Amino acid sequence: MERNTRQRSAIREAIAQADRPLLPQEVLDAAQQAVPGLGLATVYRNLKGLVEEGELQAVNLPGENARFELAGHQHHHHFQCRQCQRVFDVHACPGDLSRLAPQGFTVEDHDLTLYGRCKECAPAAKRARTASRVAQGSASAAGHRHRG
Amino acid sequence: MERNTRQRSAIREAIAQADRPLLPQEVLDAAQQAVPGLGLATVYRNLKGLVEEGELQAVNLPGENARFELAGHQHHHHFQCRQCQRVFDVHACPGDLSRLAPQGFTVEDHDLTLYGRCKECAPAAKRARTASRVAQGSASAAGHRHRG
DNA sequence: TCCGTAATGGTATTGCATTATCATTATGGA
DNA sequence: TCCATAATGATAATGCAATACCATTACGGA
Repeated sequence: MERNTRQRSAIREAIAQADRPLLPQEVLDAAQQAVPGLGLATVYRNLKGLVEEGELQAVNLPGENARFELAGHQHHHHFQCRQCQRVFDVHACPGDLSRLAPQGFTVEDHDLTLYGRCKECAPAAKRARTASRVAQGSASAAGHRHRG
Repeated sequence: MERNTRQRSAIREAIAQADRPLLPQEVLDAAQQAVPGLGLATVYRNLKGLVEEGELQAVNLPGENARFELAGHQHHHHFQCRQCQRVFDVHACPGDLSRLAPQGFTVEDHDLTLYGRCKECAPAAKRARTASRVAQGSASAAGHRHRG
């Protein structure tokens, strides 16, 4: 990857604009607004390249396919809405959790995922317009995933 | 699933004996000690059935295929060793984390995964015998996974 | 012990995310 | 503006976890 193509820019821009990690398909959908003919292969190709260059980073959540967000963020976590399946960044962190590990184990890092309802899908007496949101994402249960 | 077969018992026993969540392949390896001819299809079949019956529960970690452990455990978390890839239970919990979510978000639950070295793979001046441990598990990076 | 049928084992198949292929297009330095 | 070639787009191919199939085996009630 050495040339600045419209596609590459649209992909990078789509992720930069999003305020949350996006699935490859979501990146495609968003970037196609700027480049109608954009193909999925190009999205994967660029996501891979941008990650290798350190511009993007993959976000893996339990039972989910990788999503992508801008790299360089501080240590942070994620929130997944159980209704719309979208993932959001959580900039807070509970802090050092090494005390939770069993005796003799060395903790180097941790991943935290919060589950619930996002602002738009919030429960209870909310205005009905949020009900129209279309569920997206790729939920998977005892799933498999990985590779190709 | 209504009959108590040797295979089914061996599978259940393998998981009960393990002190950590096992991958289907690990369950196969362990249960074959008791039932040499055991096949992978039977493992998947029984894991699925036992989960539906509520005897087992699937454990999903970021970028990993589902592992299985006995159900009924209290709310708990997991630790994955970065050397041997094995996953262990962490019975402690940081507690209520709803305060970490963005304004307007409702937190219902959370998943926490600690990463580091397990007791056997612990770093530094450890006896060399631990070095002989064979890495296992199915690491996957920007992986995909899920269903079939 | 007999026997109907659930369960097994081997293997082919499915589903799917990701990648390779290749003809065509278009970036960007000369 | 020209052109070598990186990048794209469509689609076929991969890799792989999980399932479907189906002939054969073996629970477990009669």
